[in-house]
Amino acid sequence: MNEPDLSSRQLRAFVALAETRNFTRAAARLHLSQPAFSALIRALEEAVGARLFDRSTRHVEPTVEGALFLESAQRLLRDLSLSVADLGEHVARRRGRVALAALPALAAGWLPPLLAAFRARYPDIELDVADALSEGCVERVRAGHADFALAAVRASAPELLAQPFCSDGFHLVCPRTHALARRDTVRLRDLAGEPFIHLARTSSVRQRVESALGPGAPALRPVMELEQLSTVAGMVRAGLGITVVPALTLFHFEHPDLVTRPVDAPGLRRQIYSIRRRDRSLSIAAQALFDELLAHRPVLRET
Amino acid sequence: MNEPDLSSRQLRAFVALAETRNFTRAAARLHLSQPAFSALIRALEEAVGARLFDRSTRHVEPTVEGALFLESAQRLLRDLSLSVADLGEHVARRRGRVALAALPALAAGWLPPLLAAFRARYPDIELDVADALSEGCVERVRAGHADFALAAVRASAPELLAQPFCSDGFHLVCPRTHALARRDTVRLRDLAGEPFIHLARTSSVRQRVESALGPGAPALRPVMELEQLSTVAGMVRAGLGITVVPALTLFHFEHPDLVTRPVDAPGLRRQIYSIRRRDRSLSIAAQALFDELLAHRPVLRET
DNA sequence: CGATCTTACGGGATTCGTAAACATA
DNA sequence: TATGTTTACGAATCCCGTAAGATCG
Repeated sequence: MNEPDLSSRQLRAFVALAETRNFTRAAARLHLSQPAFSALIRALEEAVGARLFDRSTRHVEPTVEGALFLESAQRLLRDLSLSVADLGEHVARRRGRVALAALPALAAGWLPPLLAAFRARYPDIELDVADALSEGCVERVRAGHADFALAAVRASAPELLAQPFCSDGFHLVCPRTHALARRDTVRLRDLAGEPFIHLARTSSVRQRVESALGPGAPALRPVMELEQLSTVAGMVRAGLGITVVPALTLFHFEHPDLVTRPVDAPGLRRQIYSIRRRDRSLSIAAQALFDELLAHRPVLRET
Repeated sequence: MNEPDLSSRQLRAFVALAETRNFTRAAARLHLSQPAFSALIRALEEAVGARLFDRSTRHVEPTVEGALFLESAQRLLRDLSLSVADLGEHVARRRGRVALAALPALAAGWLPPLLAAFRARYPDIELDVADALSEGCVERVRAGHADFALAAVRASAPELLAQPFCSDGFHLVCPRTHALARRDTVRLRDLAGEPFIHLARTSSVRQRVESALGPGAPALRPVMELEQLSTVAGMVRAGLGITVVPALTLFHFEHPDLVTRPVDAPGLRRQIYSIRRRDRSLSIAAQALFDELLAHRPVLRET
């Protein structure tokens, strides 16, 4: 079929005329002069190829075909209005969805109050948080399952864009009774020879620690490799060794028997990136959350 | 809510861009230069208040909100297309409905073949025929139950418009053996003293006959008053009397024992009118049938 | 004759296409 | 560098409002 060009204004004019049965009043409703309104109706009739009104100078009323089209026009306008309003709801952040992937270190301590505040402010935005290790976070973004991620790897695919988000320094964790517990800060070389509890090799923390302890650095004395930080805490409390972890994970070690001390080692910082698809903007809801998180990102003192 | 002005062209442009993900090709699809097309998209984004596309010089794709709106836009365009197409069906007389009221005299003999032809030509136009006496016909039009009527009264309400449709002369009906059967035409005065079979007083035929036989006209000799013309035919065949009826009803009297002869009486004609609402045009379907009936209206010789 | 729709027309805004500038892979 | 989008700009078009004309009750 042919596809005439209609504007919503024409439909509104048509409905107004059908309802008022009076050009002058209908024109006023549209804030138009009456001749301009008349032209609008004429153009509509030409576009659809049918007379829609019987008009004399005294009487205006829809033809049979006009009455038929009136229902269509009203429905079309209502649907249009709903569609635009729905879009507006998203723009106004009253509807939408954000899928976020974050490192467990962030997801456990720093994130929850921010999410709670976000939810209070935008109660109808659906939230989907995944806590995963860095690789998993990145993969979720790449696959489109997450809008953005906060993870500790710079990138892993060309279509992704990583931007520095925050960085945190590393801290020694040792029993309160340990000799190092008396110092305010410790240096890497202070750790030489101490029994050291490592995280698994897949962990980004472990990798960062090992790369900082490059050749020439004091050798650690590994005594075990664990997966979970809470296990590490238990081991340290039991006096089986010490460890070094990023500041963001220190909440695992809040215990009377344990102390934490910043490690004074320039370059030993873990960088956390925000990761998103390069050529796809964040949805309005996702952008809102991202802005919020960025505004409240962890402030961690330099070394 | 506010109600932005959108045109179907904008929606089509939007859909084309979402589908092709390429301004140049989408512009070509709309037969527009690419900058003009670009402006169309920009205007749409401003109208709905949301960015709908992420575009770089190398990549164009809908934003999350654009993808959301795409479904709306496609549905809106489809609905619009259906509505306009439906209206077009009526204009093309492939759909519609006609309600017609006609005198039994017309409905029985003259109308059926015309309706059959109309139905063959426009098989999907719904037909609704009512046969009624003139008053009933007019009332149906007045109440909106019929689009137009063919009846023998001029008008009965100010909102109705009656236009001459056709007129038919009156004919004597008598047995073949009757003395008057030998004449080619008869005059009113020839009927004087003959036993005369009247129709009921409510019939327009009876009224017309009586008004023609005004004061000074030869007195008839009424022998009965019947409702149905077929009964009249039987009575005349049985030799109980003669009668005078309009030409259009002569099919009731086609019988070997009967003859019909024109009554040569100036002014003794029954006028039949088309009757419709004054300030409401006929629907396209009704107008089509009306035109057809008018083109084939009964041609009845002048007296 | 008064109310109301249509036509006529001049001015202003919109929209178009060409050409140049700009951006990205 | 090549492809593709945006910006710039002059010209054609469209649309609006005022005023005059036409028509019906």
